[in-house]
Amino acid sequence: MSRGVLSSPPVRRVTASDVAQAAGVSQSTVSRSFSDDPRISPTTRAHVHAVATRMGYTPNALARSLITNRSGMVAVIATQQSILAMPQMLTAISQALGRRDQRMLLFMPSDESDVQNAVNEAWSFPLEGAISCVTLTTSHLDGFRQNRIPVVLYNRRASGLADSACTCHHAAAADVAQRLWHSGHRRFLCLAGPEDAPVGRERALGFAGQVRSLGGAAPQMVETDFSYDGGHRAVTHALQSGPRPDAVFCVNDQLAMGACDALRYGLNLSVPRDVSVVGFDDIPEAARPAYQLTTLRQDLTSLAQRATALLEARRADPEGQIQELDLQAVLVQRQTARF
Amino acid sequence: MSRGVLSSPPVRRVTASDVAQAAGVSQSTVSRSFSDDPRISPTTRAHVHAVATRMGYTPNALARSLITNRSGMVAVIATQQSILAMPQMLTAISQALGRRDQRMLLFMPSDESDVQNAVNEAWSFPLEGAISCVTLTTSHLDGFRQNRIPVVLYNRRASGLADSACTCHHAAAADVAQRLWHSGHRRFLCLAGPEDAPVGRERALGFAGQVRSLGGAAPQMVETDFSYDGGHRAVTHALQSGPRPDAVFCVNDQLAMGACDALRYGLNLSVPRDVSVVGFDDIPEAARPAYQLTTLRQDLTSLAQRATALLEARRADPEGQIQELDLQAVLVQRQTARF
DNA sequence: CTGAAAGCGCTTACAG
DNA sequence: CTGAAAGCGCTTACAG
Repeated sequence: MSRGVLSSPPVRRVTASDVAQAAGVSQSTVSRSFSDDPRISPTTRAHVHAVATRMGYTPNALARSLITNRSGMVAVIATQQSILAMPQMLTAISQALGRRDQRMLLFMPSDESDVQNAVNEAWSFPLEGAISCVTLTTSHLDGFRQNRIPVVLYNRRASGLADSACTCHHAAAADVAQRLWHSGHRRFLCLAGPEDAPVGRERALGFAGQVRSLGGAAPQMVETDFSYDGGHRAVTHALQSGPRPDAVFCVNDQLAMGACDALRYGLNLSVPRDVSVVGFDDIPEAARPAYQLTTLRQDLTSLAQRATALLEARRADPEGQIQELDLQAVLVQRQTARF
Repeated sequence: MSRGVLSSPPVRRVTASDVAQAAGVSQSTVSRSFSDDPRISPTTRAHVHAVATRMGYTPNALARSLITNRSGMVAVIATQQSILAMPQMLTAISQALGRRDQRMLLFMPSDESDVQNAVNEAWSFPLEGAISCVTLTTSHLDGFRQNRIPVVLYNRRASGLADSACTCHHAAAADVAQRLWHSGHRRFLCLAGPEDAPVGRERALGFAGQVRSLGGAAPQMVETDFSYDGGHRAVTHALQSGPRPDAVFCVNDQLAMGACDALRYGLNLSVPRDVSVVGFDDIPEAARPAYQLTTLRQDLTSLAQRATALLEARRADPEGQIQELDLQAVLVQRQTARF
């Protein structure tokens, strides 16, 4: 805490030139002292650092980036909804970026239709890359390419048009369908999420496809949102107006928890004796004693590490082959499904 | 989508000079066309924009910021834990920033002890401000001041050393204590959160202080984490090893939900007949049918709007009086407390 | 209405 | 080992 600075505050930030003048060296020397250039003598470096500390100087990372072309910033694009539903996504990405000394510039479109504004704004920053947790159109991807910003999709696909790291939603859901089938379930209800949500759709289609290919009757598909309440409502309505299913597959855990509560407390059924319920994601709440949800776990941390690695690789080789990484989801067997 | 650009990609980003050359105008004219300078003729502007679009040019916001001193970036500092517990905080801040055309650069220290690294990194960016959701020490605040970065604390106080927008944790908790007292509760258990978490502490102290000032026996204070499981464990242990309280005050809703489940399903007690439970925050889950939690709602959206407004005010008047804004929490009466 | 030039805060050849 | 100078991609007086 330097009284001097506090009592007579300069109007602008302290710059390398200010430090140079105060230290009696050139601005180049100040710069080199801070980039740990080995040619600067230890004495000079120490002196410069001492003066800099006294003056409260920190190099401006973005003035630096003009020349080095490394800003240390990566855009992350995720809808508000998805962040509220799965904040683990953000913490995982932040940690993965941190290991590479990168920082997250967060763009939060209100929904998938608001993505255009977000990407337009993102393009104006000198980014080292962008991680998109929302689906991008060809024109979005093209804009990133024109602006020389590598993009990787997080838990989405772009059909060969961009790098991506993605859980095998389709395969995992199909696997669950198969297991349920083999343990005797025949009447399936699927809470499919919103129609325009690609991840939920993948999961629902993987499930339904497998059931049909096993010769079963097509599952009853119900469009929902992604919330606990949505799951509660959908199950309540479906069972009041139709035959009782013996298994409910939910494209996420919130829906599944709502489904369990509706079945147990609303409809007085036993889970899993009367009805099996399976979720997707394995959010922390799924493990609570009150639910003990059987669900598919996706590894958000690995996904994040892969995504940042893909960004790095793309920077190194802008013209290289596009990579689409698959991560398997693993079935976490708890108490809500008879297998 | 321009085939030309796609097939022969330039190595670097397109710059204003590139566009100027292609459009046959000066670089100043390109710059002026993009800053909507009224002196540029509509014809020229249109031509420049057309060429720019064809080339995929977007002005570099941070090169611009070197001169304008407005980067459009605000640092947000929040621990991983707090984001997982309350992602609404982030979405609220992001929206408030968006209205002011500002973007969030997110710093996520793993815990409150890792804050120093986060602030060091933050200082190197040309920020328009910083919103801290973690407690900052005098030396952190001093660093921000030296780097000319306005800081505002979000839901924290800095005892007159920095601007802040904060829920009246102490007063709200005291108010609940008083209401519980007046409706006949006398034996209080308080789940207080971790010792080093200032917000939880404020709430716990507000509660306990009021009980004592009403002449009651000091509440039993139990240190916990902030999780559902923590609440479950703490209540189970407290009631197995001591007298039964008639009211449990929890410094957040996760704890309160854990407490409810422990009381109801673990200890076979009725909430609120045998024991009243009150939480804090009013997270979305608190309203679920399974809980119907009585709790104190803090308005994270207003808090965020106040915080960004304070930042703006501080930019306008760096030497002005420090402002500490209070936001009241309101009691949401649901089904877990007898009042 | 437009251009040439200075300058924002840095890095980095180029000289010495 | 250090400095003077050019340049990163912009904005903005200053001229015309």
